Amino acid sequence: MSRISDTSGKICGVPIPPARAGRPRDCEIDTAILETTRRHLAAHGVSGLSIAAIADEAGSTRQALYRRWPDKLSLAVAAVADLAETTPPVVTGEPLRDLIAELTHFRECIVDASSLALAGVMLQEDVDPEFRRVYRERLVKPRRSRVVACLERGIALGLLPGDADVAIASTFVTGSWYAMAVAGTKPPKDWADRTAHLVWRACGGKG
Amino acid sequence: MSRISDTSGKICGVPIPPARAGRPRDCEIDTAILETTRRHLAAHGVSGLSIAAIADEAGSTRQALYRRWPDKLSLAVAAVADLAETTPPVVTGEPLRDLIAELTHFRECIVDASSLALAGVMLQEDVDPEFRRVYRERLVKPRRSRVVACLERGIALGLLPGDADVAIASTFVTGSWYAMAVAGTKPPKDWADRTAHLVWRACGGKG
DNA sequence: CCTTTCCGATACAACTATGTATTGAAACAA
DNA sequence: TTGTTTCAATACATAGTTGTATCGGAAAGG
Repeated sequence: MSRISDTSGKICGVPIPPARAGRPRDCEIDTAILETTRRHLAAHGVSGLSIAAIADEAGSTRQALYRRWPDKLSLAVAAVADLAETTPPVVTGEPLRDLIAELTHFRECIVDASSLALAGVMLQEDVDPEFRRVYRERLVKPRRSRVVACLERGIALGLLPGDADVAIASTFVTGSWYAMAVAGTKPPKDWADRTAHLVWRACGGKG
Repeated sequence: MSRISDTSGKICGVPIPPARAGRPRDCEIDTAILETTRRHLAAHGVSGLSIAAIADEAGSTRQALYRRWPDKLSLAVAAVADLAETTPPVVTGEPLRDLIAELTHFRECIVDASSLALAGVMLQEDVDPEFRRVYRERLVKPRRSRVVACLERGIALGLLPGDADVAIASTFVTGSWYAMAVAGTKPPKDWADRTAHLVWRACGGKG
């Protein structure tokens, strides 16, 4: 597979603009830089980003990087925006089972994308609002609404009482993982199952 | 009140060593620097700390700072270790009420000490292990064990079933707050009350 | 009075990061 | 072929940070 653009399909996940003259960009450089940027973000946070170190570690040069993003912030935003939302688990119609699937999915995502540390970055007070917004829009909001949907389906099916406190209970799902990470507790293997059942019961269900 | 040591009591919260010759240290400088360091930590994280900026903002100089802490890391550790654990709420013997009090206390602590951002810092992967350890030992562990104690007292009193999943449920307490912070949701005024009741019910109680 | 330590101010060398620029070669369009 | 853009490598000025050092003066103990 060529690392260079072909005339159909996409380059770097983006629709191809009308072909322009000159040597095409190597899209492997894009991905390598964005990946490295995410690693550095997770390790050192925003202020710890070093353009030079990223370009170097990505096997490229600062010039190739500056050609794509004007500054550190744009790079960070791009790195987060590029985080592909992996395909969410399918909805079976059985809310509790879906909830468990959702937590299992969350667990998988959070470990290999190092997005846990990214969440930590977002708690820093000097983080750029636009950066935070992209993160929330791309990564936090979709999952949150799926979790809420599970619980509301439970209500609709009569499995949960109508006055269940979904707004608070839904924060328990990811919150449990954050709390363990902060405390240094290693989540148990059956974390998804136990947490889902607890949340379900918190809402008044008999799981 | 003098900012200089007297011959009894404490300096800067530390027992006085056998009086040594020379001009005594100004302990207001200690507190100003530690306070400023915490603010900077919350804002920029560890890699964003600037000794010069901290000394400056604290109204002192780098020399006064270097005289006290050899490097950036020691300063950060000291700043966290200095975070006074405010007196925890009194135990009434009524577990659910105590749990609510604990959450209310947590809420108060987390807002004015900017310790929420500190939690975010701890999620960074390059954070020094000793730094993380001090944070957990000082701030995370005490609260966590108090929350667990509330729930276990509930079990002992027969208000909660003996097989309640306290280990997971206890992570919901602070986790809920973290999740809201990451999501950008402003916790409601009755957050402590609602969360405590949900956790209680998750454990099988009829709150 | 003498010694010690602290304080504020200033200075300095070493290092790192940033942003821009240039050069020669490579890859492509027209 | 010509023109355009990219790429790797290198260079450079600017700025910020770090750690150490020095200096005069202030505040204490002996």
